[in-house]
Amino acid sequence: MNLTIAEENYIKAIFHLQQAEGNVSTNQLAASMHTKPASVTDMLKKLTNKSLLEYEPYQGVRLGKEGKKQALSIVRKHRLWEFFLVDKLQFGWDEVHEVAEELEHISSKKLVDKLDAFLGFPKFDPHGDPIPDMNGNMVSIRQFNLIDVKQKTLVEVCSVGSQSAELLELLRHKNIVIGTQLQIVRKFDFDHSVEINIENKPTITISQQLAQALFVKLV
Amino acid sequence: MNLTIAEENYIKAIFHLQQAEGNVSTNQLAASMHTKPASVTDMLKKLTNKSLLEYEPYQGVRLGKEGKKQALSIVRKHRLWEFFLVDKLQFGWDEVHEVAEELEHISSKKLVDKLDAFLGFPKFDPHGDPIPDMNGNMVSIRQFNLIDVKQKTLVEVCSVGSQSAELLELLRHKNIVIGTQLQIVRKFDFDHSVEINIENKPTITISQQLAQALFVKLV
DNA sequence: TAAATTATTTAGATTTGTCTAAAAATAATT
DNA sequence: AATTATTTTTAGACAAATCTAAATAATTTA
Repeated sequence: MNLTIAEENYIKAIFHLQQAEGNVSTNQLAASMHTKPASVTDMLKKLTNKSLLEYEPYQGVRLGKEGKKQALSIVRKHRLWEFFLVDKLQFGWDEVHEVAEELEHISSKKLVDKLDAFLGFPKFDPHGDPIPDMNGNMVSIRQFNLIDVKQKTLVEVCSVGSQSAELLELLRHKNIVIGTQLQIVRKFDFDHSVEINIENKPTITISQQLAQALFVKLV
Repeated sequence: MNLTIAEENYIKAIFHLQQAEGNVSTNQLAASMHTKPASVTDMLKKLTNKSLLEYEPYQGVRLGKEGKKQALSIVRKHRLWEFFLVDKLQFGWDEVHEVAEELEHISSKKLVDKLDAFLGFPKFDPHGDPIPDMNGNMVSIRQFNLIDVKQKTLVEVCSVGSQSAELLELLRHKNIVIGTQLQIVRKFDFDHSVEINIENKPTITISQQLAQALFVKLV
């Protein structure tokens, strides 16, 4: 099933809107794509013919099985590239979205899977959204980058950004494991480093890079 | 100047055909793009209006100043991505072209320059073609990967694939510098390792990866 | 429930990049 | 130089993705 870039963008938009609500309306979709409802209707017909969607005129639309598969593949690519940009090319996590919007349309599956391996099979992108694996499976709960958590909030480490040896070495040294509970003591604007307090241990400081690699949930 | 993917592909094709001959003919271009002469004429008019080309009907075409700049930017992206695929993602050098054809159209300049730095500012792609730098400058002579040289040929090392610390360390250990002359003694099919003979020193073996990082010219 | 409002679809036009078929310009050949 | 062959351009058509304006369906409200 080969999709054009426009088709992929529709599939992706439907996927995201569907998370929040059930069926997705023509107007919602038009707003989210910055296009007109009439254009949406045309495209919905086209994608329905390709059996990617379940669509009844006037009743909104939802992804079919094949559509869901395609959507997960696009989301996987988007989030893996975002991870690459932040982790390897030193982009800020807030400046990667646009570039990833382009990269997500590169078609080679071999490329994506090799990129995944190169990055250490990360489970979350730099915004804390889960990355689908090769089979489209991903964690469903929303987690947060430690760097985004407010002062004093008590959180628990759920997972780490990647499995790279360098990261694991640093975590061992700081005594941080999955399940560790900690509180943000203070955040420094200059280098975005963060002071944290782990259970009954002395306060320590961790760098921006490390804080971005830690995914936590509220306790 | 924002170009569509189709426009970029024409600019790139003209650039490559221009290297071999002077003015590029409509038919040549049609053949190289797997399209029809009529389509080429249409596009040439369009690109001429954007002042990328110098084009007289029936007289063939050549790139103008702005066209050349665009072409170098595309070639730079293509070759940097090829280098990335081979050096970081472990693709074979013979399977990267198609993927790079897609990646070369990603527009972010920041991405390209950061990728360049991440790769160690490589001067040649995995096929031995020179990579233009940020300003469009590149070596003009065609060099060869050592791995492609026939047995017994005497060659001289012109440059190395990248400036990574790991590569430089290995080169120091093997006593290979720019200007070193050597002969291929033997090539092994199993792991594509190569036995080489440097001037009056004992024969040594180098790995496929190292041989691919060495660019040489005939002596 | 009938009218008014909102949402959605249809109809017809536009742009981009392509095509085929025919005309025009250039080049080659006798 | 005149004819033939080749190359290139023009003219008109088509598919994809979009648009505007008008028509129709669904929903809300009085």
